[in-house]
Amino acid sequence: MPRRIDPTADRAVYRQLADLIRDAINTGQLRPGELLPSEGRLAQVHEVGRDAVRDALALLRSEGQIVTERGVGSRVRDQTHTENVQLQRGDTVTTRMPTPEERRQLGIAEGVPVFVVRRGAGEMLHAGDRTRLEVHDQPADEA
Amino acid sequence: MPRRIDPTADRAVYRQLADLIRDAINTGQLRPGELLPSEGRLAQVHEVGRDAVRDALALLRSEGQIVTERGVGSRVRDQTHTENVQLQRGDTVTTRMPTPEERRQLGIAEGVPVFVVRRGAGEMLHAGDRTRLEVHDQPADEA
DNA sequence: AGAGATTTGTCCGTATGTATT
DNA sequence: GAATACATACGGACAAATCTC
Repeated sequence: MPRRIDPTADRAVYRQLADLIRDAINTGQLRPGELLPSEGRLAQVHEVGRDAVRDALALLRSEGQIVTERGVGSRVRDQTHTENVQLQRGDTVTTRMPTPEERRQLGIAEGVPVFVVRRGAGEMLHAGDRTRLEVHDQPADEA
Repeated sequence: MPRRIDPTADRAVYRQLADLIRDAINTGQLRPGELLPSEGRLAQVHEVGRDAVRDALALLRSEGQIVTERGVGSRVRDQTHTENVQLQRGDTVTTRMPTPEERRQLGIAEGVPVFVVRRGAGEMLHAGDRTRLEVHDQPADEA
């Protein structure tokens, strides 16, 4: 129902649409796992072309907000961190987008970055959507 | 001349094309800073449609592999980390894709994840493409 | 299993705008 | 200004994957 897209605005239509959907996700109107309206439906409802819809969904996918399956549709991605990894002194950490191969191995969706933790000569990869890194706390101090 | 794209394959054409280009980047056939062939050229060479090319480039962009400039073309992105950030005991770190707003504030390209470093009640955002987190090596010393 | 509906993937044509060369 | 190249946006058509009955 939200008729808030302005084709004459500076901001691209597909970005406006992505904003709408992103907001709907962040405000809980769209819940994790929930199926979005189909591309055709979104185009109708918002009165935009299918290109704009597809570009908007691609953007949200790249942000890790949704996952898309052919023949099915796009779902809101569940972003809950479950795994804690302890960092040690001397560890260095970088982050980047994984290769498709790494995505497959880690079992993560598109739009999800990875942690690269280097410890000595070794290197460990962690899925960014379910990992929280923690710097080891001293035995006696605040939690 | 790489005629390796199979329209009848399970894998989507634009993903196959993205694979080809990604491999070319990773094997050094395409070097950082180097300009890719134009979209039209890629479509001709690989005998695929405009949509497939644009979708492939969008995917690579979302992976941080390339950057695209309007009126110019797409270049292989140089991924060198320049800034070091020291982590302290008790810090927790997550990573995710930034919102468009955060991207703007940090001045980073699409396809670049961010670090979220939580220290106490505060929260700091760091651009993932130029930041390396380090766990301080000193036994007893902090700010 | 088989048919049909739904949804995304891909092709194409066309058009306008913006930025670079 | 002209040529080139990407960005955005509309439209139609069919293929391929999935789901439902």
